[in-house]
Amino acid sequence: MDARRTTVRDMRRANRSVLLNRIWLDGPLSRHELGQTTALSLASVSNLVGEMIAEGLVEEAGSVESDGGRPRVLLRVAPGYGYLVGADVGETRVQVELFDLAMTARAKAEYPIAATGPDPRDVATHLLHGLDAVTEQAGVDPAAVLGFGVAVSGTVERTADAVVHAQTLGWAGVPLGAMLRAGTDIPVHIDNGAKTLGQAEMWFGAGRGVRHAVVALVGSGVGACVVADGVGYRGAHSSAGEWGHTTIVYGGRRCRCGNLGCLEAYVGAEGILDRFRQANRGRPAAGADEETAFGELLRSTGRAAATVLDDTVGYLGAGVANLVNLFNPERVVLGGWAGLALGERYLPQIRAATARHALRQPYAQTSIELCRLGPDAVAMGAATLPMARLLRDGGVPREPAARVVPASTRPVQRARARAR
Amino acid sequence: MDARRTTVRDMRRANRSVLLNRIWLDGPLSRHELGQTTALSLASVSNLVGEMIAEGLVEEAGSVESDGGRPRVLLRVAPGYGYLVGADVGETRVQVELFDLAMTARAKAEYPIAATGPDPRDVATHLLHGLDAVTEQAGVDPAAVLGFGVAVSGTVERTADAVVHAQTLGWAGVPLGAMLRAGTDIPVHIDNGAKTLGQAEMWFGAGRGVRHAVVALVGSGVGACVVADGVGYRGAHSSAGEWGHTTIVYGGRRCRCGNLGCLEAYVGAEGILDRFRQANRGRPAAGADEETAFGELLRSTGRAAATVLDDTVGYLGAGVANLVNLFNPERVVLGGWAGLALGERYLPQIRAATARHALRQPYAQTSIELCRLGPDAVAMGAATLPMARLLRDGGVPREPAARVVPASTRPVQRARARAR
DNA sequence: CTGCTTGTTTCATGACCTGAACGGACGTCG
DNA sequence: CGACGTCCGTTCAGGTCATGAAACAAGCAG
Repeated sequence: MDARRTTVRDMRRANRSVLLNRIWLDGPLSRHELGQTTALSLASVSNLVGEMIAEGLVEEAGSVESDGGRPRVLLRVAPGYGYLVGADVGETRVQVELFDLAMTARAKAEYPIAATGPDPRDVATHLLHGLDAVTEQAGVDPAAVLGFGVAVSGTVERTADAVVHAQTLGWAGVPLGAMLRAGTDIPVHIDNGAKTLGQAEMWFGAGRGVRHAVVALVGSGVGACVVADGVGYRGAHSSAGEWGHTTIVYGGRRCRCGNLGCLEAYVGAEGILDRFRQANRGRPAAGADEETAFGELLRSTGRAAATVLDDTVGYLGAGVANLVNLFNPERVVLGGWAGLALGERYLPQIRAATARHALRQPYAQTSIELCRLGPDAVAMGAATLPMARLLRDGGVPREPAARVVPASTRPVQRARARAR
Repeated sequence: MDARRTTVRDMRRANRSVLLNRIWLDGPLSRHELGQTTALSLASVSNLVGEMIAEGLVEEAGSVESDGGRPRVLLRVAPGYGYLVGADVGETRVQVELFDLAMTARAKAEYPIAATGPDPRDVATHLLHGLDAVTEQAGVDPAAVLGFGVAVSGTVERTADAVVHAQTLGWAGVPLGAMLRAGTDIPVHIDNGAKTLGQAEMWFGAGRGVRHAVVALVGSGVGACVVADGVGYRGAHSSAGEWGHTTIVYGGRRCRCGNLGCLEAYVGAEGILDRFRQANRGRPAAGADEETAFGELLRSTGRAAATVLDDTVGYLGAGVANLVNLFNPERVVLGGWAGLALGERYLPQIRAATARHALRQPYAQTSIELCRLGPDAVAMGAATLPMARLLRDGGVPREPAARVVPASTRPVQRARARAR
């Protein structure tokens, strides 16, 4: 229970949020429809929408004729009201991307980083530089950037400093949030890359319209992003969803985390290739590019390859079934480069393997799909972080100093919008 | 995003809820303290508390002298304002219990039921009869019973009919909610027994003060109750937490659910005894009372028993580790009759086994404890269901009708959009 | 131009929280 | 023993907000 009072201002914020959400999600809508679907009175809709139009957050977008009456005016979120920047700190590069409020990409920048243990300060510099670069490239006023979302492949503490622990980057306790905030006034949001990719799939990809889902990511590593009732499940310290290191073969193969029988040791790309090498007289030799070797395995027609892939599908099905049993999602979205490659060829078999291992009822209530967005969606997912905040707060005016709108400017603005 | 408006009434309800929660959870408090911890103005505290006192929901409970000033009057929830009835539909009996608002048990009733596939109508009759019986036994006006919480060992759909699927009872699609509501006007709440027991542990047992926890229950069956941010995690169709049938030994022992390698086949009481029989030349013979046989195993000094128990601790640790990795809880509470029996003797070993299988970071952020309430707490947990509703609504009846038009049923736009 | 239908805005009203002033209870000190 | 200070609780004027009803606006058909 949130032991927090509610004031009359919270009420207004909440109602603005409800309206803004509907307008943003369900495309252009008239005030009438807004009133019906939110149960707000038309008077309030008009009042709140008028305020948001005056602020430039919402705009009128043409009109639709109704049966003989006054045409309804459609409303949409003004794409140019503000901009969102998302960044993906990957293992080999930092990618920064700028979006408008319609989530259209407007500028992009990329910086290579050291493959092993990049210095956090260098990464922060790249991120801040990228933020400036995309802003300039898109010709956007930096003051119009509503937020900067950053995705990293590790766990992120939900504290003010946003301390990052990332094994793959060799980071332990890097206060990335504090470092970035020292270099920009734009609000910074940091989260795990799997979670932002999952969020992107939920909003724009295979998870659209679903409230409970698990996005299962299989690449070199194996992870999951759990979405419960529309919001990412984090757990006590934001490290929930460590699917890859759940035990699936008690006492089985050794995983790179040191334990025995982790799922990742069986369905992670490295684990699959290892098993293939064992069954295929050591070929392909270790050390080659993992994605190339994995493609080779998929194209291979040998018996060893078939066996390894069959086994993989079985293990993966059991792993997905564990997610289905524990989380009871409406949908499982399979992604990650290896997961997609497997899924494109073996999705029916993966479904069947899941059905074998899951309880009937939860399995019947779920559907298993493939990710629809590419791996670049990590940055877009990061950009959804400030967007989510905007929607949650109902787009509260950026300057807390009350900027009074003269009553005379409102009708003028409306008239201009219509004249377009 | 809850696409729901907020009205002035919601605000008042929310503020009453905040106050009521604090008064109920943190014992007697003065108005002053309430104002400070909730950030509500003293004026509002006074106003809202006055209303609740007038309704009889809150009462003054003595006073405490302050340093030379007017003594502060303490407030508490009036225990006799209303009563809560909780019921547990077990495999052999229906137990019904009545509590006052201080959660003191005031009356109890129990009815044996058929061990195999009891008729739902009989169970409903017992439940309704028990409701009357405890009400009369405690000398309570039936109108003062705020709600009737019922726990069943199966999944419960969150619909108006509260359809129950319970394999152990042989129930498939029993609309228990509708059946009970036909026999009483008291608001009925139905939920899974593991979840109500977990809720009881969270409020009054080993989970006090924790917001993220997993209550792991090991008996004949194996299940878990996940609590995320203070509320039970349900998933899309309320069957989340099916921990017992997650695969932990791929291709391992056959489980009674039909799959291979489920956790329940290794750490459920039946699975443990089966493994013991295999290692101990068939003794104790199958068919005896499970709890007796299990106690025998625990007391046994033979080598076979030691091995089986050692193995069990390992499997259990791996299973708990999976929960820790996936849910990242602050605490894992181990319960169930077999889980408690194991835990009382092997808790350090179980902790060690969990540490071996879990990732370091999530493991370091969690603590593993034993349940502190007996198995009878299932009924008490069921009684927390109406209590939770009372606290959430601040003791105000919910607004009845919502004139919301679901987006899907909206009339199709006949008019064409006109470019302007 | 007049009626008709439909969409949007205005207005008076009532519910609510808040800060500030007011009143009440208790101990202490002259 | 009474005045005073301190701390607690209540009352009141003021401001914010959503709402239903009524008014206003914009198109169409006679």
